Amino acid sequence: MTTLSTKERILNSTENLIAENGFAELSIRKISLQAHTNLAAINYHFGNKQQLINQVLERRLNNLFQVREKMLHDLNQGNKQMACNLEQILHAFIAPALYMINDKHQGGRVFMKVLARAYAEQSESLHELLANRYTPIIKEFAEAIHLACPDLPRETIFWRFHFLIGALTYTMGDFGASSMSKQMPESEYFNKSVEELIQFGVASLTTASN
Amino acid sequence: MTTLSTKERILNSTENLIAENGFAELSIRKISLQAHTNLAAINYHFGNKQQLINQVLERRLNNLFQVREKMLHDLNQGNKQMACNLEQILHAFIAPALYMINDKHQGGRVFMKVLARAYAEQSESLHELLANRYTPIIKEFAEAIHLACPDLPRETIFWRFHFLIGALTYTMGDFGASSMSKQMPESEYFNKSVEELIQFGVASLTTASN
DNA sequence: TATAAATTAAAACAACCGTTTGAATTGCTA
DNA sequence: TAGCAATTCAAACGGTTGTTTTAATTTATA
Repeated sequence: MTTLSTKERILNSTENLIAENGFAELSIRKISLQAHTNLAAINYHFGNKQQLINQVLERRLNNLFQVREKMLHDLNQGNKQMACNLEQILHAFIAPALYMINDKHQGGRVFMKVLARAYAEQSESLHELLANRYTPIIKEFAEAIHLACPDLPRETIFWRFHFLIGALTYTMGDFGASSMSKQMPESEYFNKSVEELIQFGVASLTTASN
Repeated sequence: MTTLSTKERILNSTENLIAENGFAELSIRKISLQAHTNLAAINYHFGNKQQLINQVLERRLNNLFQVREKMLHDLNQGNKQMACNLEQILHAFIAPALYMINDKHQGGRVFMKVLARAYAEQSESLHELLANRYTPIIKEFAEAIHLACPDLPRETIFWRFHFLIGALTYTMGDFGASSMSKQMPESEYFNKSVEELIQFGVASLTTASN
């Protein structure tokens, strides 16, 4: 069954434990226990606890932003020179994040909760990742939105995109311990979230400022 | 200078430390140090660490929701029988939260970061507070929005109000360690946030569903 | 298959954790 | 002011923390 390497098992266990109990209760002893690994293996493979956490973040964020960027590029490719549909742009940004949650086997779902927690903890490493590595992609999205909504001032776009990211982050963190009524099956709930969130973004971004 | 009681100093220090370093690094030793109190005073006054955290949350949340409720009631009072202005409703919900941040002397600003962190930690106590004590008020707001936007299905209102809370929460947590350009004075930045958030909410809630 | 490198394992380290104890001190009341 | 309650304090408790060390074991290489 378990053909995963020690390194991968440690990463997965860390991810799970952060998602379940948060950073406050995370300990490398719990990690090694869940990963069926010796305690020292963690320091051996990752140096220390913080670097392990960093790699947990990087592993999936790299993939997420890669997917987002590709979807946006494909969109730009399709509509040469023309401005893209706002809905499609937001879909390229939102869907990869929320579908990652749905992707149970790859464990992406668990990660989304990790991400939401890291946001709130204002994790130094996350902040750096977002500030250095991923801002170019975020700016590409902001630019695409600007082209799709030429009447909206750049500043307004900036704010509303920021708010949209907030709504997305909040929603991601909400899965699993949702305060919402869960009368529908989960997969349907995911799709509904994506749909509603995109509509929400389109609604706010197509309304004139002031 | 310090006329505050030990209990208050402990509450304030806890609030500060959570806001600055998050729950993961919070220890009662750091708290007692910053509060200029003996270690045991914390257990003496609050029982244990968790109950202390609960009181940190309750102290300000009670006040925040009280203000929100009063503003909404005053609004209903003014427009007897008539549906209220959506903008005013959202203002009654958003402004108390963001202005609390601006309220440096009362320490409300610090608390907003605490709140954002507690959200992400999916704090059991916070979840209970919101689920038990504050839902009635939130429902009052949802109802007021429904009256102001009769064409929008209740479900859509539910979703978009949820997203708006997400954007608000995210924005609150963002203050202090903001990734935004800080070229404007802070107080102006607060006002701008309130204004933009309300516009953002109005935009999303006045757009037809589907 | 012998040798070196990579990995896993057990044990110990010092540091910090939340909590409890019991005595010293303060503040209030009779 | 005597006595009682409320509060503060220093010290210690057992437990957990992240990390390091040293030895055993596996894996790969020649």
